[in-house]
Amino acid sequence: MATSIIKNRKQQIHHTAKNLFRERGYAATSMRHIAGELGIEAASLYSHIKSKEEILQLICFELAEQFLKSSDELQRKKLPAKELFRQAVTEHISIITQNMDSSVVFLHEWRHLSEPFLSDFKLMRKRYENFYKNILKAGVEEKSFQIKDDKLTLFVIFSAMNGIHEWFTPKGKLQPEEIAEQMVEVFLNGILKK
Amino acid sequence: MATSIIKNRKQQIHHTAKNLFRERGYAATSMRHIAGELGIEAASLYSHIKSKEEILQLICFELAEQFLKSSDELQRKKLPAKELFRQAVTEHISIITQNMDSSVVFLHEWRHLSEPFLSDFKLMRKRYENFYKNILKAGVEEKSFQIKDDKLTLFVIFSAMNGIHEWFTPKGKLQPEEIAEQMVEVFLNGILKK
DNA sequence: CATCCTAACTAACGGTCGTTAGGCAAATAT
DNA sequence: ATATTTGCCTAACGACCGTTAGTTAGGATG
Repeated sequence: MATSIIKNRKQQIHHTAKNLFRERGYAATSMRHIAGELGIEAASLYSHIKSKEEILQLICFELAEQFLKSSDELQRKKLPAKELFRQAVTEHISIITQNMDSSVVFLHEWRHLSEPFLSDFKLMRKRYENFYKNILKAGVEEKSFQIKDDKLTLFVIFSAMNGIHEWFTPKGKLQPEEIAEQMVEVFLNGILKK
Repeated sequence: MATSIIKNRKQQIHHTAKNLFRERGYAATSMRHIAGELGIEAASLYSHIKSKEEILQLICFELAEQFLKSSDELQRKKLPAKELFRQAVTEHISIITQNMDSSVVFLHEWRHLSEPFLSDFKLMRKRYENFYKNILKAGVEEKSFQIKDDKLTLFVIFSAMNGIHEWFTPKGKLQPEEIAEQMVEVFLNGILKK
């Protein structure tokens, strides 16, 4: 039998919170909201979790660790820049599309973290950004890439990948691998007919 | 004398609200916050504005109208797709960089609008998206562009343009025109060395 | 001088927030 | 059979929310 779909209460709470945080934002989601979705009282949530922010922390750091883990693994492969880039984009998009709710929260709600979590989070994000920055730099050094401004190019790529939640639905005709493939194509070759 | 920098209270309130809504989000910004920044009591705000949401409405629709106005003007120029695309991106980025606070609120906080404003807003956004969609379609028909998936390409472009607030600072070395120029270059030709 | 207007104030409204304390019934462990 | 743990409940805490009412000081207008 595959891993059971029935989750324990703690997992249910996290699942519901992810969904509500995504839909209404962290600040606009109350504990009574989350509880209501599960058919219990707000106070009952505290039998399973420590605080509202703890849920946010879990979401943010769980995903941050996934991104960093995947980047560490890719780095160890010692691939040429172009191929590393292709695989990195594919991995990133895979993580996002497999965690649609979490990733929206991860991308937009992290600022509600309190210290020291906020600083830790920013550091992890910086590390991940550097992974991509180094891919671009390596590509330029290998003379595979032609890039005018690192920072601009980096954020064009990140923004495009991280905007997926604005339009992607798992039921649509485009599947994650194809999205990655086509995005890589746009990033590498643009949309101009040659 | 240039237009005075001193604003009346209503303008001051809007200015402060834009800034706080951007920094902390709409839901996490209280009227007492806004008032505090201006050195007055929360209740005093209501001598100048109708409600908290009215401020949000003003921000969202002001910017939506700017985007639509610019797209209408460009459409009337009857340019070839590639040139229209270049100018459209430049205009979009110009509006965003000239309204950094507003545009972040416009992009991320519109969901807190109540009906019927929410539906109106979504419609305006759809209209603007269609403007871009038609540029891409025209480009393909003129055989200037080569595009696998309209929707994906459209949102890659939008996400990249709308992610500018994540990294852009007016004091940085990259100015809006250069950003537009380089983004267009990436969109059209990609980053691969030919 | 008398009147009106403006922009602020204080006080308070009903409501919601995250969270804690304490209790109780059912499930589990001994 | 008894003891313990679990998972919920109700009640409530103090804080803060957006907003309204009523007032007041000061400046502009007649």
